[in-house]
Amino acid sequence: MNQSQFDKTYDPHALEERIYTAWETGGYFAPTSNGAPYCIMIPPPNVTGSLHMGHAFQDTLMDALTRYHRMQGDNTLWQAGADHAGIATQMVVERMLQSEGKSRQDLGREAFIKRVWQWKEQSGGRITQQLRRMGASLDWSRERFTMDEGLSRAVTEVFVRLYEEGLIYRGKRLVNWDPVLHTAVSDLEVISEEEGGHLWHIRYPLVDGSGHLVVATTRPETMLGDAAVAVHSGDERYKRLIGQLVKLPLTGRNIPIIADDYVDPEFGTGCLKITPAHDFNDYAVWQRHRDHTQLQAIPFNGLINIFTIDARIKASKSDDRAAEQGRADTANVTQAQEAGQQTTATVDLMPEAYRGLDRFEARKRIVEDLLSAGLLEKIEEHKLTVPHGDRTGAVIEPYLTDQWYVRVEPLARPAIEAVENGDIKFVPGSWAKTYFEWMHNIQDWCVSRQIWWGHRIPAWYDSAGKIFVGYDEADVRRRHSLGADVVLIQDPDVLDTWFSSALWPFSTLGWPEKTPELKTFYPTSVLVTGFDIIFFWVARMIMMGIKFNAQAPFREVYVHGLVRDADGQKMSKSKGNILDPLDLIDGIELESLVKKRTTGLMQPQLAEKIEKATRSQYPQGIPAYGTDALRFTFASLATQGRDIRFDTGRIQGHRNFCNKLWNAARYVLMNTQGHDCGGDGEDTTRTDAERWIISRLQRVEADVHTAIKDYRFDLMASTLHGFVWDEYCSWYLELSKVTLTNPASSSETLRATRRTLVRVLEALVRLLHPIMPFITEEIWQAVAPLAGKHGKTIMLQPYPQPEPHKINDKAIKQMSWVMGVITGVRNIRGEMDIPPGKRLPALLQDGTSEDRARLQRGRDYIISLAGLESLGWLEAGDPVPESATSLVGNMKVLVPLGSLIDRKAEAKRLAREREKAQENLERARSKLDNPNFLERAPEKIVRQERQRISEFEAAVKKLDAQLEKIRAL
RNA sequence: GGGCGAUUAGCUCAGCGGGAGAGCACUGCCUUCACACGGCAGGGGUCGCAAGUUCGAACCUUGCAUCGCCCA
Repeated sequence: MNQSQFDKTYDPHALEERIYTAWETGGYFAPTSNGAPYCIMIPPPNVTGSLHMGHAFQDTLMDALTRYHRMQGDNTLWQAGADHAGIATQMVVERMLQSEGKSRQDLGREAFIKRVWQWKEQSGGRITQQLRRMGASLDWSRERFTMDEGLSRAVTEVFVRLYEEGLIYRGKRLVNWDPVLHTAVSDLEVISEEEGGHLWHIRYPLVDGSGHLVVATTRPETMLGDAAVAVHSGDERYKRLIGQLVKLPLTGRNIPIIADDYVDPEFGTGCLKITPAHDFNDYAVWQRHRDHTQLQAIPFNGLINIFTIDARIKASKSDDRAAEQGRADTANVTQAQEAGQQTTATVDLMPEAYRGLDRFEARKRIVEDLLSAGLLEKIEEHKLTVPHGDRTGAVIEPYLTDQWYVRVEPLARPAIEAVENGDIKFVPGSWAKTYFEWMHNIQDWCVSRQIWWGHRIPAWYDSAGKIFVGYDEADVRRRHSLGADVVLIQDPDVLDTWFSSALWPFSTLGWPEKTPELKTFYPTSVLVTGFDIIFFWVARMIMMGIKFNAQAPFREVYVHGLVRDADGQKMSKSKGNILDPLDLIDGIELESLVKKRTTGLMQPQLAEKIEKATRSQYPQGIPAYGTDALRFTFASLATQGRDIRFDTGRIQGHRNFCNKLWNAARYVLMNTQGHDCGGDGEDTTRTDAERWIISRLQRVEADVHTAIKDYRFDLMASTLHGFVWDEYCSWYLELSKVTLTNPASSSETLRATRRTLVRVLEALVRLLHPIMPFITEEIWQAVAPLAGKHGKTIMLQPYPQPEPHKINDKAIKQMSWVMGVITGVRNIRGEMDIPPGKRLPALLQDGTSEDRARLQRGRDYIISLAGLESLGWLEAGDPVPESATSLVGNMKVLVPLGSLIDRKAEAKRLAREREKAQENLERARSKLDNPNFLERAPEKIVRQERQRISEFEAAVKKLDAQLEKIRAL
């Protein structure tokens, strides 16, 4: 490395990929086997997905932690891998098939799965390549995939053990049914949205002909499945009717009027139609009344499933059968189970006119028919919450099917305790409340999915429908002594993807084998995640981790916010506000960006609006900012809030910061390469400037350690940003120029200055490395040898530790005095619009002997950085020239007025200064005027206020005097 | 309806009992030998409202208002 490689402007693309390749081939990402174990599991990204801003943000934070701990000498593992994402991946492949005019059923299960694996091979590398572009120091040699053999074995093991303990069971229940995917989904995969709808008031005639009841419903089409009408037991209006029958319109079925206190008499008419097979609340009501003779008289005991798996009204017996099984592709199982199942046809209960109609079409027709029959009393506008599938967006149908459930309550108890007793700590701590809230109200987890891509449930049925669970078919036969003549058919369902994700912290380490990795790295150190998946993933990992390893899977959960756009909107394809992290790194032209945002939209009509917004927001496209600028931006945005607004202004500022650091390095190299920078133990003569910056560095180092410990990456970023820009560059580099360009500087002083330039920079890039890995590596390679450091990579260098004995308070005070004088002169210069090149005379007045000593020590710095032609003391008897003035403590800095100085402007400036001092003075005085303050406030505070008063008093006095002089001229 | 959180400079956010801060944006001067992706200087805030606790409140307590998120 030589300085010619340091161009004037930092160009990230010239070095990022080269450096990453060197790291990866160097094997630096793998744990070292030395030091305390430190381990983070990456939340496994969807194998078919691509890197979005949320990943990029989260991975930056994990990488920062990983790099920090690696540099601290820990045995550090950041576990790499991906998730098979059952439903999402299957949808992608089904769409691909669709474009070929095929369905998965056309291919058959085996061929379809083969096709998914092909797609995985082709697309799975994408996100890992993107992670590499982010600089992620994941241990790729240990990369895992949830469908790998090892992880699949862990899934089977867990399923079998939970089943044997009675913690997994199969049950017929209402589930959330996605009629597009033809699968059950868990509560968490359902998104409820408030929508405008209607409340239809329908007359249900009393069988005895004495009138009618009016029921109010938001879903009139489900009346085909009504089993009863419920009223509140205390509702005087309907009390006398309880036990009577009504004639269910359109079907001719007679159903009873029952009393149940679930009914809210205030809502609608106070009469609630009960459709137990299609509503969760109605199902609960039905359970309480199912044994009543009146309900027993109704077909299927009143539990009438009117829909096909597509949510159409049933039209045939095969619809019935598929619905009974809750799936479309179970002919074989159906065959096996038929003997034990009732085969009465629900379809016979469906009026001919509605058979085969989609649920919304059926609603329309039923409303029309009720209207023409004079049974529709009124229609009201009504707001209601409608459940949608998070993948398909389809309206979810409560649907009666057989599914597999995990009994969660026994698993939840120890998982709650682990957080209560501090085994697991949430950061920020308030998220524990969210966790408890959910865990205390937890429902059994539906883990079966009627799809093909995933871990197939290790359960087999014999021809009588009896269930056998085991590791595989052979195992099942062995365990239960089933001969070869017994026909066994495996359950066609697969497990929820989150089931395998819940095992991630130990399945990736080789569980159920007792591997050395498991012993070393479990429990892991911290889980880094967004609050949106506390329920989905975090809670389930905790439950499974404790259950199968007797210890919680991680000690801390760092919960970060979610990345949104500059206006706080969630980034989404349909909003057209998505930013691709790689586009921020590499840049993108406007036309490509527009194309990217407008192709493949679910709603193509939005394209025009999105294009317009994009063109106005990014008229020049997006410039290339580089990975380090993006990472630094993410770090600085990692506050404790929930929303992270990503504004490209921020990243631009941090690209500038990269350039600043780059140029500081350039300056340092220009002034040190080929010069004597001093080796260890050699004599050097540090000036106060060196002592000062070294002192400041110690404080910064301590602050950075604290910030990382607290997961305050924002504070870490701002501490380092401030130190680099405002102290190292703006002051120390400028101070160093004074020494380096002074012909009178001794060789010891020169050596000390060069040594400090290099060593502080070298420490700085190590401090910054966890957030800005690339630029710091490049600079370190050039600077390290000059600082007497050797190594192949900055990655494996020790992280800087503060050394408190290097803090020199005297030097800090001295330099703050020097800077005060310089700032005083600059202030005058700036306010008077005097060009920086114009040299000024300056005088100091009213100095103490300490001030005089300080001037002597700092004189060269002041003359140079304040741009002075002369600097001296104004002695007691000397005539006072007309001057602009500023104060450093009680001492005055005078810049004699020449033709340069505008008296009016100076008067204005002084008046403003005086006003500020006066305000502060009054505030401090009012405190001291209060006897209670003197009596009760701590001595230290009182002293401090007294001190401030005397300072402000002096300032006001001096400014007044100065003002008077200026005005008198 | 239940729960959680937010409200500080034009914007995005730190600060969470004792002198209102940063970045960006803005204004003026400056192409000074690391950097114009720059330098120097400057302007800008009754810290949502009200009451309380306290010698002292942006910070603690309560209420209200507005906005947001999660759950039903």
